[in-house]
Amino acid sequence: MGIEDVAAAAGVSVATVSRAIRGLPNVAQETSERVLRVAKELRYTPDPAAARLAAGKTRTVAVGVPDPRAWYFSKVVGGVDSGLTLAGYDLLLSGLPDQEHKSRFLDLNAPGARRCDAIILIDVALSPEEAAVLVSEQYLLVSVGFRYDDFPSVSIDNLAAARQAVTHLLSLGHRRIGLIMMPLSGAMNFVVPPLRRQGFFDAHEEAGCPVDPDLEVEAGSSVDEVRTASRRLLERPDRPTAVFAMSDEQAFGVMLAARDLGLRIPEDLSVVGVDDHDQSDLVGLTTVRQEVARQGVLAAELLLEKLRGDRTRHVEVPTGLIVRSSTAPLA
Amino acid sequence: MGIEDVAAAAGVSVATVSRAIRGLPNVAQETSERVLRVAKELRYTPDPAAARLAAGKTRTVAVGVPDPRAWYFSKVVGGVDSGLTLAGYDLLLSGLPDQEHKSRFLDLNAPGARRCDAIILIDVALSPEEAAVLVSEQYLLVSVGFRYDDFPSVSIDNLAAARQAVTHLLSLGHRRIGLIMMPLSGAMNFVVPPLRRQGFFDAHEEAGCPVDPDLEVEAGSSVDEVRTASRRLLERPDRPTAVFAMSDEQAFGVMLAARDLGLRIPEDLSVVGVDDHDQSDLVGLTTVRQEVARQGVLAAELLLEKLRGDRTRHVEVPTGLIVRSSTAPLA
DNA sequence: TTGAAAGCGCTACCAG
DNA sequence: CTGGTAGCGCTTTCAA
Repeated sequence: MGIEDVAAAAGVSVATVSRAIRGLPNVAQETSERVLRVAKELRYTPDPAAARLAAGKTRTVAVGVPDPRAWYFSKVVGGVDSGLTLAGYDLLLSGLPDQEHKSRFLDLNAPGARRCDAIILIDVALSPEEAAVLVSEQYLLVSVGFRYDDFPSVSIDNLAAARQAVTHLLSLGHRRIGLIMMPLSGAMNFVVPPLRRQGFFDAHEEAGCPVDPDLEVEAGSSVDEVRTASRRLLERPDRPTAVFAMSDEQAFGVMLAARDLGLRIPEDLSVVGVDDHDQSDLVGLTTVRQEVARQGVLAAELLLEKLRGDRTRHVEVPTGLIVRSSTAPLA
Repeated sequence: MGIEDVAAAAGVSVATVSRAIRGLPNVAQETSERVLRVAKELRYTPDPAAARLAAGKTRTVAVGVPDPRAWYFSKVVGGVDSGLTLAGYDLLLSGLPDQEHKSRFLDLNAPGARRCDAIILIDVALSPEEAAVLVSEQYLLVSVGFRYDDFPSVSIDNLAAARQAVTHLLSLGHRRIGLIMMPLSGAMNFVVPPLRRQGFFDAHEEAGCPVDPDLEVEAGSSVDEVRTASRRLLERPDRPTAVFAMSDEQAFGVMLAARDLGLRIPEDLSVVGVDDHDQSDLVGLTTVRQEVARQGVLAAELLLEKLRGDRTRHVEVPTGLIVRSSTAPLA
């Protein structure tokens, strides 16, 4: 069941078997067919480790995400999977909940480590040093979530998306808008939240509306954390009349907090998020939609393009406001 | 940057470097420390392909799931990831939406293919032939979702879970209960749905309540499919007063359909699912809770145990009914 | 178009 | 406790 067995059975050399199996040129049509037939009969599959060692290519891509269990990441990973599988690439998944995991991931999958041919990072930012290493080694990295000039990337216009959401709130007459921010320390995704936060400020500025810094709270991505933090925000006597959350999942936490406090949505509080999560329709959440799974597919495509030698591309996926029943004019 | 460079720099043989790096015995403390220090200075990482080829072990496990984007699967995968990462195993993820993907997955990750040391299958059943091959080759497979006698498995008592949900409905006085079933053809998960369906029947029998076969509809896992199918069910003049869905995600589809038709929950329709999905609290869905991520962690543990030579274990994770506001006594 | 042979970088066995 | 060395199973020149 090694390449030699196939070679013997087909009456050719191992070199020819190797070429035939991989569909390389310089093999007579007839020879190739015979080799392939014999290989199938013998149920031969090349040993990936041996092939990798000899060829120096792994046909594997490592995908790093802050949390594989979060809605957004699982959708992107699903997209990457379908895109990569078609091309015969393996997908090595790693959750990177903190800096330690991230460092280890980068070490293990560094250019010199020869574990994979490329890396896809979803919403995880590199420090300048980390990026510099990869760039200097000509390593292939694809970024999903935000634009990375040095590498192919697929993202949305985070600034615009947030601005759109907040402008919607402002145009409904809201002037005291709460902001649910992600904590930057420890979390891997410290690029996207600040961008959306900036969009929040931009929208206020455009509307000539001052922002009250006291209306900003920080909360991790878990529903419970957001729920607790939001409750504190909404319990205040001068509570906001509307809230903008970094994601729909966070917005769900806000809705839970509102319910805890007996606040009606949208009568007492308007809420808007970003994503268009699967359950947003059911709960009536107004949001800024983005096609998430598609971004994963695109990442895989950009990667394969680059592997083929094409030049670096950046694609920006469109977003759009979807107004549902969680937002209403200020009473 | 090869093992020889480290050996030279540390003044020892490659064999010693190999042992030291892997923490094997028979290396003097002092020698080991020196080798490790040198290795770090030289930023040496063993080439995985070479190690695999030489050792015949990949330290990789292939994980197959019907759909990496579905809530349940992403949670389990997340659990597997955290369990495996700790042990230094790589996680190869594959989505298996249909039989074709599944067959290819099994081929690529078959014992003879030497791509991974083990397989974790989440809610994907093997045909007797497929299982026989793996068993005869002494291959390591861990099943998540349902019990597989030949391999370690982690699951819930699907029969009991469904019975509990439906008994809840029956005890509320409901006698016409709809059933949202998963289509078995094509879908990979054709073990769990029938078990839950059986639980549905068992509960009826226990209560001495006949089941109306017309109240069963089939729908894939996408929200839209369930929504459409449920609408047809709920539009009937003799519509059910309650519905049991295979999962919370399906239940969400039912809730959407109810809303489409102007039916109030729970006044006009009670709904119960299985999972305790992240959003079930927010939408007030009554459900049978199961700890999903933990099942992934357990799968990884069972796998590592078996790899260490322990014997096959089956763990059954407990479930529990959580009554929320989607169920009420029959009017 | 085909074949022979030299590695790829490590592990594991056997000696010492 | 340490070192020498024969592979692991393939890919890839280089010659034929």
